[in-house]
Amino acid sequence: MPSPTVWERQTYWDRFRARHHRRTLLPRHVLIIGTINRRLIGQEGPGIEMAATPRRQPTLDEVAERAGVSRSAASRVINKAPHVSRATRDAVEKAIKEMGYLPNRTARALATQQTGIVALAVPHDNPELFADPFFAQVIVGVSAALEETDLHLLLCLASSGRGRARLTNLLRTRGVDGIMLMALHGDDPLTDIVARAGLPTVYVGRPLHTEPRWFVDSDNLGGARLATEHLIRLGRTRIATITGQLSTDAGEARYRGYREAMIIAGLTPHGTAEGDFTEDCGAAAMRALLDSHPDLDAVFAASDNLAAGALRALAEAGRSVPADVAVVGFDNLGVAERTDPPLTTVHQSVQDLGKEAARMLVAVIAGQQPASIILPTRLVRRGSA
Amino acid sequence: MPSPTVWERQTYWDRFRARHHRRTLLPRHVLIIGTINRRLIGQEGPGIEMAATPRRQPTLDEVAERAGVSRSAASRVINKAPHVSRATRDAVEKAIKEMGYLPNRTARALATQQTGIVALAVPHDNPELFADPFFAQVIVGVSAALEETDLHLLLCLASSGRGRARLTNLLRTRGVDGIMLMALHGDDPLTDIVARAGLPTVYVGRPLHTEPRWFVDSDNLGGARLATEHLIRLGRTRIATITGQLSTDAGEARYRGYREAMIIAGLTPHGTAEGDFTEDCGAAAMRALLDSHPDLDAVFAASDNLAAGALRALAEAGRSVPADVAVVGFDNLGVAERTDPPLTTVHQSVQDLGKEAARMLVAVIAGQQPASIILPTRLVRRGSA
DNA sequence: GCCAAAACTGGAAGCGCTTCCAGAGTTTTC
DNA sequence: GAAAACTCTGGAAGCGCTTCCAGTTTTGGC
Repeated sequence: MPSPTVWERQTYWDRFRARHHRRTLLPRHVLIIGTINRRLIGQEGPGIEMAATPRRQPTLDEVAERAGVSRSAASRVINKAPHVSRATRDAVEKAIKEMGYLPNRTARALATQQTGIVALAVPHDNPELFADPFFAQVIVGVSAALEETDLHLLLCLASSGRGRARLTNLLRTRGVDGIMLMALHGDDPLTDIVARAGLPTVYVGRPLHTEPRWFVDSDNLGGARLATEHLIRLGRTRIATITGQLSTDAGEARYRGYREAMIIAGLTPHGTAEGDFTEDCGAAAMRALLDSHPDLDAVFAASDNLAAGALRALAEAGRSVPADVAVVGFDNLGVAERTDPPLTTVHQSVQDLGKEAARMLVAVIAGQQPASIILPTRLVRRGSA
Repeated sequence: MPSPTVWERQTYWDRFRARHHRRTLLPRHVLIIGTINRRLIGQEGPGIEMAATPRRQPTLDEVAERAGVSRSAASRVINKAPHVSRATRDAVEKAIKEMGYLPNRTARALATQQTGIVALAVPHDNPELFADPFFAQVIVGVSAALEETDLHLLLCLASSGRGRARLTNLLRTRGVDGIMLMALHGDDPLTDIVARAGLPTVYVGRPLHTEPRWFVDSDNLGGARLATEHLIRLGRTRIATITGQLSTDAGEARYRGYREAMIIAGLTPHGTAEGDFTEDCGAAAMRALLDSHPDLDAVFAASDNLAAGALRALAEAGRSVPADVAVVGFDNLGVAERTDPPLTTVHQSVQDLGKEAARMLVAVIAGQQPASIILPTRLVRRGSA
């Protein structure tokens, strides 16, 4: 604590401050002494290790002073603006190097109205769901794309009401320059929240029944057709499907793709069970299908997880794959290689999904009008069909 | 575009600006007209859809004016500072509600020197690695803990030199209030970078050979002993181990735990192979072990992935599990349930790891001196041992 | 009803940066 | 050789908020 003498001049305020101090947003290790120097560093008592050493970064003013130019001139050098003489530039650059100057992000953000941060919002209702490698791959893609810019990535798991409130707040307080939204269920309130914020927004996967101005998506419908046509080409005719949640666009599109392929081939859907993209659910759905359509000879599952569950159920039921029943999945995110037999599946490039979304967002933020993107899918043949 | 009349007064500057405009950091949809009102909203030409509708958020000044009080009074109300009369508070709160005011995050950050953002840095060398559910679980835990504060989470995949440079820059420009660092290899340059930044830092898992001031870790050593002791209790004596990378603390500690358990039981290690926590590597290691120690009757693998690979190799070699060879893994992150047979393994609570790390960081930022934490592990018995 | 103490208030000074613009100097143009 | 065009420069005005503090009003004790 500062010595009493520093304080004795003041009375009421100090007492108030002493009480109030903890609750204010003052930076750590900051004590107030008079008005001149508000920051007092290294005032730790003996034995207390410091949380950090906030050796103050030099400011632009200090750089300018050292270089013997005005602050504006220094700023111009840093921002590579024109109208800077060689001499000025050199002097400033020298000062910058010597002082190890780096512009303060926050101050710049305030002046430019750009935070340099974009958000990726994931509506995860339950933690398990976020563990899906799908999210990880999107994040990897997004990061890769952002690495080429000077934007940083803020991750929002907006599930609960609390999480959504935080997100709303983040957007409305202009905490980010733009936002990427992961695939949503039909009536997710996030859509509204984000639209209301009026910030550049890119969707990763489309929400159900609305086409956002900007989105990146996989060709779910085409992929599902690919898968179904493959089964048809194999000579299967009694083809069932296990869908994902039909309240998501991906689930719905994949179901539609299956139906279209069947209709075009002159076949009729032979059993449909709705799942939720999880393995257990796939197994349950498969058992239900075997019950209702014991003669089925093929299954298109709307995800690899579902397909893995289906394989399990088929094995339990004593059906051999692919001899008795051919199975095709969707996603190709690692699981497919590890099933027995390995899964024939539709590949979607999730990293690219993230990468393109990030690039698109950057473009939108820059005021451009990029086109939305639908990424192609392709069939990967393995043992199950 | 603004009508020519607006511009004709100006000559040189306008032309320069017209050329330079794109390169500046000006907010989108902002045109400069005179000095009075810099923001001109909704000036889009016909047919051009707006990227966003930046209907300007009200400022504190406007709220204060509407409430008929000074800006400081309004600020005090917002920050729930004392010394605000009932009347003032009511007036300000009314104005806030009516105008839908929310304080600008950036401005507040500049004034308080606190960004309200913490970073989670993941040194992922390769994308596949980040797909490990471990990371997802940590993130879920961290998010859960942060949800109770008003901090947001910035995710940094700092792999390449570029990524590291970005991280360095983020820290040195005071872009975040603190940072969580995921487990590192022995000599990761990130350790240094972060230390140099002098920001509150919490490690998730310890780096090799140094104990950071603040960390959260699982009891890797204890868990490995648990696993090995279990095998010993089963009557196995020729127990081999497949380690993780010994250049990580987790890998090393689990290996040490195995050795200690063996020594205490008066047994000698019966074959050691170093892996890298991946399944393929586990299979390769198992094959090598079978080669060098054909008579082994148990294996402790330092991760479930390694164990899964080992199971595969054992099956290929015609050894039955657990009859011929008992296997125990480590992690219990989903894989363990899906192997054949299901894996007996050591459970670590990765979500809690993240949760505690976030809580600890919050405490450190608040200037407290929390104690580091080592979370307990426990054995989960399934079919493989 | 008086006086000290407490509560309250608004003006002003920051936080660290970008950008405007007038003025000074330099080059080009005819 | 004067006018026109350009290049540089630094002072000043922001960006939107928090916090200090001097001054004013209210409270409470006697």
